[in-house]
Amino acid sequence: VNLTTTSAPAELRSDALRNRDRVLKVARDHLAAGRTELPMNVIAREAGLGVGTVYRHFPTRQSLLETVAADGFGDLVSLAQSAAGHDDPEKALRALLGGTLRCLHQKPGMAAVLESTEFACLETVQMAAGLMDAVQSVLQRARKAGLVRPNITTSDIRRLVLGLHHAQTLPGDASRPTAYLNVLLDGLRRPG
Amino acid sequence: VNLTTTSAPAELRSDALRNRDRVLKVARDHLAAGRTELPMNVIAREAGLGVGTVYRHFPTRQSLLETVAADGFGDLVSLAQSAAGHDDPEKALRALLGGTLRCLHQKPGMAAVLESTEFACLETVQMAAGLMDAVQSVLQRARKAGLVRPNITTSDIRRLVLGLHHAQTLPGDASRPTAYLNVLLDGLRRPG
DNA sequence: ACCTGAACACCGTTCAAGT
DNA sequence: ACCTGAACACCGTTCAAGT
Repeated sequence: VNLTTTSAPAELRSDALRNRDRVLKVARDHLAAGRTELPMNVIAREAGLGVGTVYRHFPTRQSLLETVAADGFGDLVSLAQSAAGHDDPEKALRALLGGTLRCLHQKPGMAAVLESTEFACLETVQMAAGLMDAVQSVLQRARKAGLVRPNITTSDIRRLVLGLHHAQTLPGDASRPTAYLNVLLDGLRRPG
Repeated sequence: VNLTTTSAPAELRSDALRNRDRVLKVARDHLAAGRTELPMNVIAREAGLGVGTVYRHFPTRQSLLETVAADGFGDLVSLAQSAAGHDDPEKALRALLGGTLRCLHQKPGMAAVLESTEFACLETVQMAAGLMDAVQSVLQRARKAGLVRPNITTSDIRRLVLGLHHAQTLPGDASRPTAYLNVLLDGLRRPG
């Protein structure tokens, strides 16, 4: 597995940098509009570039996605780490899960990154590791405080959060934004 | 909105019926293998037919999907209705949610149908209505029994089940199949 | 070093021509 | 009535030719 970088290489020619930025802007606009497919041909056209240029900067659609999502992903990691710093395990858990759900809701494309089985960029790998560490830390304290049944793993937390985000995303009459968070928090608690 | 039918028209010529069955078999194989895209061209090729033949029988990929899923959807509705017949509201709720999750897990394609905003076939519309009626009935009794917080609607139940199915589908070390069902059941319960 | 865009593969969808 | 497959549009991806 050959990893790319989300930040622009320093030695980039000025025109290359400009083109790279154009691609990123178009891609960001797509995601902001809810179109998460990021079609390389279309993006090239809208950016006024040849397709090859897009592929030169982003060998993979996944690498483009991760690069666009990098900022938001960084925010998410910070959020998780600050949640892990809370004294109260319950506040920590609520901050972590609620913050993550809010973050996924606000930035389309983040969920797609978190659902990936393989990452294209080194920074994404590192951020994912940082995120999982924070989750692990919050989870362990929450378990000891009886806030989470013992059989729930870090991997379960990841899947459950993504699943509930999926649920929130489905069409239907919108309920309060915290409704599903509360379902999750109470559902994780050990029965009895 | 022009609706099709999931069952084969009675006046079908024998060769047409045979072709229709071939298409359905290939499509079923695709779904069973987890490929839910159902590419019309590929299906035609694998069925040994011209593409036009596939389109003649199934004007839309959605109509093909719904036709293939029809049997499983029927089973799901029966399951939901029998759950609605339980005396114990708790058993009813558990049977409904657990059964649905198991059903979605066993038959790939069902989730795609349930997530659709628009249906292509009349039978699907009817079955979806039947399903939602059963859910409504189970939900109302569960609410009265204090098993479900009052602000959770039928539409929420649909989204939550689909969300948890999505969670179960994500890769990762598999936990017990009932783990997420228990999270959901306890999460729905009113706090306190 | 970087950009362009033609080229090829593949899938979606339609429709004129066949039986 | 039904089937076929060529035809066209569109997106993915590569690469020879340019600057």
